Amino acid sequence: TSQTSKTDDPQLKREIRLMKNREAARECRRKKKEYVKCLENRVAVLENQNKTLIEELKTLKDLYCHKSVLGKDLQKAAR
Amino acid sequence: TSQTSKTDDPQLKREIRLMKNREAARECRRKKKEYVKCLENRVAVLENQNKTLIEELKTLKDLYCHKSVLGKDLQKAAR
Amino acid sequence: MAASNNPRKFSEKIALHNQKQAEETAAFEEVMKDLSLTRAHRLQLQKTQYLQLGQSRGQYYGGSLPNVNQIGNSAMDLPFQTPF
Amino acid sequence: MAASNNPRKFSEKIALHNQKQAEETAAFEEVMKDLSLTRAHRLQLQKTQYLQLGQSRGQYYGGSLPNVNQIGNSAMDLPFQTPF
DNA sequence: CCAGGCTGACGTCAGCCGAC
DNA sequence: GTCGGCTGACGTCAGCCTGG
Repeated sequence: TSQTSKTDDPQLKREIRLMKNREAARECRRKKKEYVKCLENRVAVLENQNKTLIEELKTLKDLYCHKSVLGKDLQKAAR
Repeated sequence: TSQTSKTDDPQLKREIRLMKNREAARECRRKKKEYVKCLENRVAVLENQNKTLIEELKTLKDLYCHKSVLGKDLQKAAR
Repeated sequence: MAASNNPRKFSEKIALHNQKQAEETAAFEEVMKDLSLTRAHRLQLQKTQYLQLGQSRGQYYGGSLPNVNQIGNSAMDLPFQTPF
Repeated sequence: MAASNNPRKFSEKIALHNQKQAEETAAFEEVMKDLSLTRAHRLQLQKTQYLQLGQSRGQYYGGSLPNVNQIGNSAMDLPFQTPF
């Protein structure tokens, strides 16, 4: 006899496969979008950190080179 | 009379539109891929600069706090 | 391929980037904290120096007055001058 | 929409990122160059100090010897001690 | 106003790679 | 080995925005 116990129907198997791949594609696109946003956010964070580090390095270098840093220190200590 | 001078044929217009959108989609995917690679490369560059700046800041801070920095200086001057 | 540096799944890529960002942010804030302490300490010592300036004038008794232009310059006694 | 901070076209996004990266790399290399000069100058002055140490000993004639432990410490004469 | 250029999102096919 | 989960690439539709 024709055993249709599980999914021996080729058309049904195909539809099931297409359905699963459809959902998988949606989730994959979602994850990829999240990944790109993660990259952009990471770039922004690293950008700010690099700017801060460069400013701090300039301050320390100028301090070491006898340039008055009192103003910046007082300004930073005021807030 | 039936004027077919340009593209009054609706089927032909559709095919032309589909063709153009096909090529546009290819170029768009190519640009998006290049953009993601640009982001990843930018992250890597910012990462290295961040590491270098932090190391340099540590060195200058330690130097200012009386820690001997002669070894690192000689090491960096050797190469 | 789970421990690869360039995973195939987006989830692993996101996890790797979040991990790196956490480490780098920790190191960054560590350095900034140390610099803040250094700045605070420098400021405190500058104030101390400024307040004790009237009393410490005794060491110049009978000699020349200190160079007032150098007061407030936090690096005035460095062993070598590097004005780049 | 060409001058927007978040353009729609990928080409403009790539152009913006390349521009920012160029500026940041320029600032980065500028600071690193200055630090290299500072380091070189510091090294040269340390060597000069070291080589002139034998001749400058005359200033201690009849007095106490200089503290050898402080030789090689490039920040030994700082106005305030901040050993964080 | 609207025709056209780019892009977001979808479904489908093909291929890779790990788990079974 | 095969099988299933993810992803790369494709073509298509829908929508935004700008130039004409």
